[in-house]
Amino acid sequence: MPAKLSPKTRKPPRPKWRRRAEARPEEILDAALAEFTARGFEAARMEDIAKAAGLSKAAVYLYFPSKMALLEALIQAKVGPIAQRAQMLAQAGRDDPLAALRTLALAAAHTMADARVIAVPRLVIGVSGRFPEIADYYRTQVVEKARLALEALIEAGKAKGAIRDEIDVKAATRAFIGPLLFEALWTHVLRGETALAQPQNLIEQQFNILLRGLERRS
Amino acid sequence: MPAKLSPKTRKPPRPKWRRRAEARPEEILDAALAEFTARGFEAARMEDIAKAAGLSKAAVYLYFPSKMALLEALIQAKVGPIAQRAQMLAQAGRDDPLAALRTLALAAAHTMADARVIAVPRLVIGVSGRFPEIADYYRTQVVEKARLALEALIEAGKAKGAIRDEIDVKAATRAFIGPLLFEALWTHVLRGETALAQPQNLIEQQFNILLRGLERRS
Amino acid sequence: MPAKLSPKTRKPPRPKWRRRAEARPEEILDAALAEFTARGFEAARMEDIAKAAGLSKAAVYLYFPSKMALLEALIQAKVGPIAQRAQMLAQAGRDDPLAALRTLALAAAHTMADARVIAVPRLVIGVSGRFPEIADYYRTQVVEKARLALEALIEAGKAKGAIRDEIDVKAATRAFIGPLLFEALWTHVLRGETALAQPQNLIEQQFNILLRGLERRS
Amino acid sequence: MPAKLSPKTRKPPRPKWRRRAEARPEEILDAALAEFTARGFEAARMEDIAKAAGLSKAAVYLYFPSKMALLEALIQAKVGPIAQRAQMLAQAGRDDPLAALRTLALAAAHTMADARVIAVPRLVIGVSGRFPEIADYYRTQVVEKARLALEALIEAGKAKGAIRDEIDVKAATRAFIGPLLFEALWTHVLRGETALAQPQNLIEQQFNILLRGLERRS
DNA sequence: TATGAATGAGTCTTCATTCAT
DNA sequence: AATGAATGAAGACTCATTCAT
Repeated sequence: MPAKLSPKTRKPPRPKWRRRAEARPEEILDAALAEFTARGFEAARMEDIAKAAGLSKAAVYLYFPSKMALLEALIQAKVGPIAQRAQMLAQAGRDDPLAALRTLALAAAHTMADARVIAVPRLVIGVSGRFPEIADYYRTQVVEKARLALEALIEAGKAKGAIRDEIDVKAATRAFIGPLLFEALWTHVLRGETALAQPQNLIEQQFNILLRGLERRS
Repeated sequence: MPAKLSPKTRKPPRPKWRRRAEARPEEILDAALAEFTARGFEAARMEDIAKAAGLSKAAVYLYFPSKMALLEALIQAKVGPIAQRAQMLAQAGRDDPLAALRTLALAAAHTMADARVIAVPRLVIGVSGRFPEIADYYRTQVVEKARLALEALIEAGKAKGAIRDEIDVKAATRAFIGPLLFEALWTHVLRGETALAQPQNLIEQQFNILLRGLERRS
Repeated sequence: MPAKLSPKTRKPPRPKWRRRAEARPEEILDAALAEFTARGFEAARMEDIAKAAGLSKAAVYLYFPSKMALLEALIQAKVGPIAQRAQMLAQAGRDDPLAALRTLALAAAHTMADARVIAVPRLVIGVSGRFPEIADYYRTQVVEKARLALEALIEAGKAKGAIRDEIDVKAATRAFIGPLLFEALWTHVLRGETALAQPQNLIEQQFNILLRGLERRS
Repeated sequence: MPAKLSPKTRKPPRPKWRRRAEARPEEILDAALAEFTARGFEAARMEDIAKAAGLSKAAVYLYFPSKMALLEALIQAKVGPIAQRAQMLAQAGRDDPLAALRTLALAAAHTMADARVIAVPRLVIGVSGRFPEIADYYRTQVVEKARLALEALIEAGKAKGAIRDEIDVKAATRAFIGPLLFEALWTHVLRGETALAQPQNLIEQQFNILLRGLERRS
């Protein structure tokens, strides 16, 4: 499933032997994400990542053959869950699409209150100039999938008559994603006063406006 | 005025020596932006920047004392114009705020078709982990200002009765900015199929939805 | 007996545990020779040697305490046989020394067609700068012995009247060894077109010239 | 002329400017040869080479892009002179080929008394396993050329009637080179008692034997 | 005996920055 | 104002060697 990027190196064999060798890749990826986020991919030092994972520099190379591989594995590891969640949520709400959209938006806003959620996207934005394949990978594996799930939901809304016929589905999708993205960047990257913490307020208002723009005048 | 960041070194004094020495800082900043965008701040090499600006590595240091200073100067240089334009546009449309919003959105979409426009924001996102002051600076000097201009416009719309009273101004502003941001990142960073080139289509639909959500039912 | 070099560690004691544990040191030395030859002593990796010997890296250390010890053991192991063979051949031909010299040369040429035969000398040449003791060891244990055997043979030839009296024995010996050495390096190191494969031709001619230079004018 | 290996990096421009930048490549190559010879290519440290050349580690990289490039440049630099000298000597003696051969041999023996002369061949032998192209390069550019020059000389001897007709030229050539090679390795690599210092003795005897094997019985 | 896991000590290479001219 | 030359400091990656099992 993880399409393009180089495959993980983790070896599958004996899961019981020494210390907690099995947990290592996970720990390393966590440490790497933290360092990459804090300093950027280039400025992050393998030694710091290793230390944060409780290992020596050289040991990291037992699990990942290079810094770049670490980046790739990192993104891959975070990709699956996100895309899946988006799809599940979208499908869950085919009965009342408008309500589902609001629920989805609020859930997303809530999720995004955790800085780690945008760590990966932020990282992708940071390295996109140097490693366009990573941008492509992230677009196709994550954003595109989330977008399609959303589109399906809006399409369902149109079929049900809850959303006006002349609404362009793509446009609506982007209008939906955009504010969430802005809020996340505003909060975690630009360190502006967050509205994510009280989704009942700002975010909800935002989506009310949007939904009102979508819905059929009854 | 430029809040925290280091001062602009010095204007290279008398231009008596060689050709357009006066233009040098400009050229260097352009080259730096290009390199920073293409490779990221850390990975960009001073030598490449110098070469792109038609100078020797050492000569760059006659104008900017360090790589960091280059980054700061870069951001500062791009800050003024953007904020100003936003303010002008906002004020220009106090008569028919709704129309002004649509015009503004389309103009912004058009502008953003040029990749260089998001070069700086992308850069800011990339270095925000390492240099939070830069994120703060950009937020306060650019985004905040644009946001306030927009808020003023929407406030005006409410005052004129074009926008419904119960609309939360902050929420509306974010709903306005978000889709533009998404579109820019989607196009230039994630290299998705752009909608920016034909603003009459997708972007316009997007804002139609938003504006319909804002406007008072006639 | 093996002069300076470190002692042979220890014979791996009782072979009761696994299969042909007794053969292990042999296998390891073979693998080591192959790797050392292919990459040079410094560039050869213990891991590759271990893999080639069918063991884990750590297991190699059960038999040899260090990479250097491997090198020493390697050279020692190959030394005995070669010196012995030279001596035997030399003694075998005391009756007709000239014929014996030709036979010896052809046999040597034939032997040297196998690249492994010069693997050790080549290795010695490669490390001689770094480990002069190894060069000394090889000189005294191998080359010197072979040289003395040859000298004895030529001396015998003089005594029998087959070789002219005024011939300098040392000079003749070197004239004998040199071409073989050249041919081996030319073939296996410099990868030139070999003459070793058809010893009836080039090599034989070579020794004909030499022997004609040695023999008493009848 | 330097056929295959990557081209030198030395820049040709202004030969007077700063310190003695122009002499640098030469100095570095000398230092590199010394280190490579003393420790072998792999074990030699760039830092030591730099220090020996009176530079910082990084400065070496201004002249040669990598350690490997240093090795290549080194071999190339030493190749031309050697091949040329061989050719000149050979051509100089077409009148009395037998005398020329003896002169050549003694000159070669004399030259080889300097350890630096076999430094490069020894290095080539050392790295030939890892970098076969280098072995090939050295074979074609140096050994082959020297060999051909010698063959021409012997051919001339046959034409003049000084050397017997049935002598195989290739065989004679190798018989000629071999002892020199042995003597050089014996002396400088194996550190045996040298005969090179008193060429009037051993070496001369060696060649007397050889020449007597070559010459026509008068 | 055998090994997967781990690491300390190194080495090449890069690069922002300085200096002499 | 401008640059070729030079370097100190750093970082990715490697590998012989050790250890716990």
